[in-house]
Amino acid sequence: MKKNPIAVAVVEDVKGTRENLVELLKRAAGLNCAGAFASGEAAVRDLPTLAPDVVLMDVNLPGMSGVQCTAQLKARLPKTQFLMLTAYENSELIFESLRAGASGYLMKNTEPNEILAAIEQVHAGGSPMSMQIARKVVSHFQEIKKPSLEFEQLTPRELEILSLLAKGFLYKEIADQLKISLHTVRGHVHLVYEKLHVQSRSEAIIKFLGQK
Amino acid sequence: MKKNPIAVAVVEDVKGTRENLVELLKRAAGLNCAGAFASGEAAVRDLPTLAPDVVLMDVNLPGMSGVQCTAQLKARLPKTQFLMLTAYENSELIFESLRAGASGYLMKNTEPNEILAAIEQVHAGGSPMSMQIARKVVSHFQEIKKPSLEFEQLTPRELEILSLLAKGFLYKEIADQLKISLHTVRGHVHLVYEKLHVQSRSEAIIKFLGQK
DNA sequence: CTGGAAACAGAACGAATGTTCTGTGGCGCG
DNA sequence: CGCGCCACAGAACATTCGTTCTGTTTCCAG
Repeated sequence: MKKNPIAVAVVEDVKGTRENLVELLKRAAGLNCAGAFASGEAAVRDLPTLAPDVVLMDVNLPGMSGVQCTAQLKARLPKTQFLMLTAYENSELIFESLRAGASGYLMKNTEPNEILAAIEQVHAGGSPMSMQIARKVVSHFQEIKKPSLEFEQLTPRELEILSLLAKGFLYKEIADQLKISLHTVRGHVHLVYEKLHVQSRSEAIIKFLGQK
Repeated sequence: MKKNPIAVAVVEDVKGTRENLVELLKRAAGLNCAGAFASGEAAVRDLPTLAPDVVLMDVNLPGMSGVQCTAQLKARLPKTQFLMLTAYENSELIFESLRAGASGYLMKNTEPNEILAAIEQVHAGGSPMSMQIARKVVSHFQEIKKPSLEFEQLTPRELEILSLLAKGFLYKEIADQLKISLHTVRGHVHLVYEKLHVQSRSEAIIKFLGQK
């Protein structure tokens, strides 16, 4: 695929694990171990000069977390791909890592061969994830809408007004746009509040934006 | 892995493609082709009685789209896993499919072997995705925060108050929680509005929730 | 045709919000 | 030290919201 070997760096605090990874990288064809770091702080300081193609980053580092470390490094090395390694499948950490700029996420019990395959994949523009991780990521999209029961109670007009509220318009502006009176807007809004079981515009907007 | 064969159904309008898939399933060990449908309408009508373990669903169906079809079927068959197949990598369709309840997403040019592997994986609780698809899904998390420039202007206290506003609290409630006076809350909120360039609580909440 | 839902409208009132002032005290920095 | 930033506080005032009433009209289903 790639004529030049892929330069890979490792950030992992546990000595044994780190050395195993380095060994794995050295043995592999097409890869080149550019460096290894025992802490996020050390990586932030010295990794940028290496400018590796791929970084294997432990999520749970003492001191600066792997997530913070990734965020800082990604800002300076936008072309470098970050592949997170973790022992636990904590959803929050997964999403924070991805937000921080990681492109892949593997469990630490992944087979060595698969780790190598994942490095190639992430370098080729993919996003390798362990099975459980991928499912969590995908599920994130589905969770976004369960209690739409309350919204189904709303009439089309009420929904229309709610969506205008959720764009930040004042009652007066809504009345003008829909060519109805301020009183009518108030009436609709009041019914919306009842149906959504809220008692302020803020809560209604939050509910509306949350499930949509 | 699995003693019972995995029951798989296919929804695909193009005859040739559909027959190829069925052939592939029939040849495979550990799988069982439960049925094939040429349209979303037919699948919605007759697929539930089969209650397959996995459904291969074409995204681009004429008439009822694969996304709509998935949404309806998933509601009735929550334990069935849906694996989308598509010729094009359209981001919107990917996200809509996942929201509709799909658990995997493959390009149609995927190798037959990999399609079989994906079926097993989705049945085992994973979320197989083609490389390009996975990257799009992951990128979705990163796009969510660009214009946080305005938020960086906020002091910690202002951010704290904004986040309480975004939970729907009244000024009075915020004042009580933070043990400060109503006047102070007003003061902070006013500064927040200036820094975010908004002039109402609604707009501030919308901005805050939008980029976060 | 009778009843109910939905959209519309007006009034009146208190509560919450947004604006514009002024002023205090603490804290870091040149 | 003086300056600016932050957090805090009070006051006065206009605006916007939210609630509770009472109505009209239309349209649809029983």
